[in-house]
Amino acid sequence: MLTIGQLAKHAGVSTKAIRVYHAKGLLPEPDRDASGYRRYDAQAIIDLTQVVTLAQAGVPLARIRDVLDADTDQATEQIDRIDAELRAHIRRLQQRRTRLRHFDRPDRLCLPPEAIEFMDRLRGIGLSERHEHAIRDGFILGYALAADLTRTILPSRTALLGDDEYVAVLRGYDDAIDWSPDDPRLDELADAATRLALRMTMVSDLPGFDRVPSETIDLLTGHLGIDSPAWERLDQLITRRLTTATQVRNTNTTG
Amino acid sequence: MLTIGQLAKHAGVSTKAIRVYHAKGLLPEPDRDASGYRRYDAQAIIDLTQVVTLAQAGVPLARIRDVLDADTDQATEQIDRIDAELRAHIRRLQQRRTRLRHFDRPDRLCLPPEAIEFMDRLRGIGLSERHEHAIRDGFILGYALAADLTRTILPSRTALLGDDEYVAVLRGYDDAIDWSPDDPRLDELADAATRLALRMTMVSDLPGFDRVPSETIDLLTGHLGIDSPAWERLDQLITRRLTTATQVRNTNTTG
DNA sequence: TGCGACCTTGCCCCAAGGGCAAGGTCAAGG
DNA sequence: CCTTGACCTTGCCCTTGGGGCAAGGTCGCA
Repeated sequence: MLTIGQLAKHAGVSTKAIRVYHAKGLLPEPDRDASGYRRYDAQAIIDLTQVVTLAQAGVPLARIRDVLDADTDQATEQIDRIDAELRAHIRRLQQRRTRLRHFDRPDRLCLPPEAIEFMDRLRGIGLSERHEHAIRDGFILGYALAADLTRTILPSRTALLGDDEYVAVLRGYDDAIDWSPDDPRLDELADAATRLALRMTMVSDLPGFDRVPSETIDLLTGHLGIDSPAWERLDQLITRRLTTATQVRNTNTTG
Repeated sequence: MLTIGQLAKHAGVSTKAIRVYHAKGLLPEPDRDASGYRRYDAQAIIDLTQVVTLAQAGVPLARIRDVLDADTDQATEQIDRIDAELRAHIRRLQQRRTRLRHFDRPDRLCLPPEAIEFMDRLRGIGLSERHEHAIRDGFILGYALAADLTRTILPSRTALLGDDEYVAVLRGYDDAIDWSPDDPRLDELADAATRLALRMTMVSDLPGFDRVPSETIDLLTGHLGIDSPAWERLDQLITRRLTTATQVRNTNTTG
């Protein structure tokens, strides 16, 4: 006769595991000796080995009894089901790996592949890390709040990275981060940015723009990503210029 | 400003998950409004999306802060480590599937591949299910208690399945399961089994037999696997005949 | 008689939340 | 003004498969 420790050693598991299997009804509780110790026979080794083998093969404890008690047909079916679950689990993990491999640099963290391509090209421009992160965060926000819209506009933004005027404005923003909001150079930069904006596709002209709630748009446009008074001032200046320009354009169109 | 439910919807997670991330320090607790509700801004969407993306990619919550706070080199290293863990996990699951596929029939349950081959050939002989299971259990016990010895003797046992005398004795045992222990046919069967045993390799002659503790041998030989008085009687009869035969042999050898 | 190794039960712990309870809050409609 | 339903708050218990510890009883050996 064996003690629980000896049984555990024979089956290669912990005594705790055996007690758990007793508690879950996977193994019958054996007789006790005079002092209350569990006493096992050879059959217990067989029973335990079956449970342990199935458990290590990935069968959930709650279903091991079903597998062991099943006859041939049922057993095949049970094993097939568990195998299918294992297969699905493996597929999920492999998808995780694929996604994870894109996240090996902080500047691409958590972006979909097409945005990662943009970030990789943006990197060649040599902006500050703060600025790159702010742009990355803008994409994360864009994908979270209006994925379709963001996906739609991305190709044109990517193309702009080959546009000297766009790159110059980007560099201008980079330089301006720590300027005072009263810095006179901001007007010049706002002019350049406004010229650029008028040349670019307006987000509000994109298909699907109407389907995005206005609060969502406010969230998107209200977030600069960097706490820079100069950028806030730039935002004001450009908005003012664009409003004027749009009014003029509308006047021209309707007049 | 967003409530926790709106934030959850934007990021595609449950409000509970967000609270858990707050509790684990993955996300900063936002300010509360007058009635104690959490109020979030756009930055919270970005932060949460990063956490959720990494969590869904399989990064343990406890390590997400490290990944997010890491600079380029560290991030690469962290991601590499997590990727390696995922890879190892996938390999383990694939091994499970391989083992599991062998277990699609109860008569092979929990056996190593070489024993499964034996059981498959044994099946052709057409013994009763009870008998087949007892033999399977004998192998499970053998592998649990003395794997090397069992592995060593298995090829010769497999070969015996082509031996008419061995098969006849197996069938004899199968018939005898429910006989009375006084049945006179048991003597005949014991004779046949003893002739066979003398022709077979004795387990005690195998290399490594000495290294198996005698209590383990007792466990192995003491287990018949089926509660059959006739089999117990057979065991007695054969042991008596073998003891005599061995004594005679020893006398012949030493004399 | 003592020591170390073993056994017993019971309790708390891990990840990553799910679910529910009890109570407070908000906006809309009657 | 009141109700209703949807939302928010905290707190507690549940899941899987055990690990670890505590307090106490027991075994074999010197």
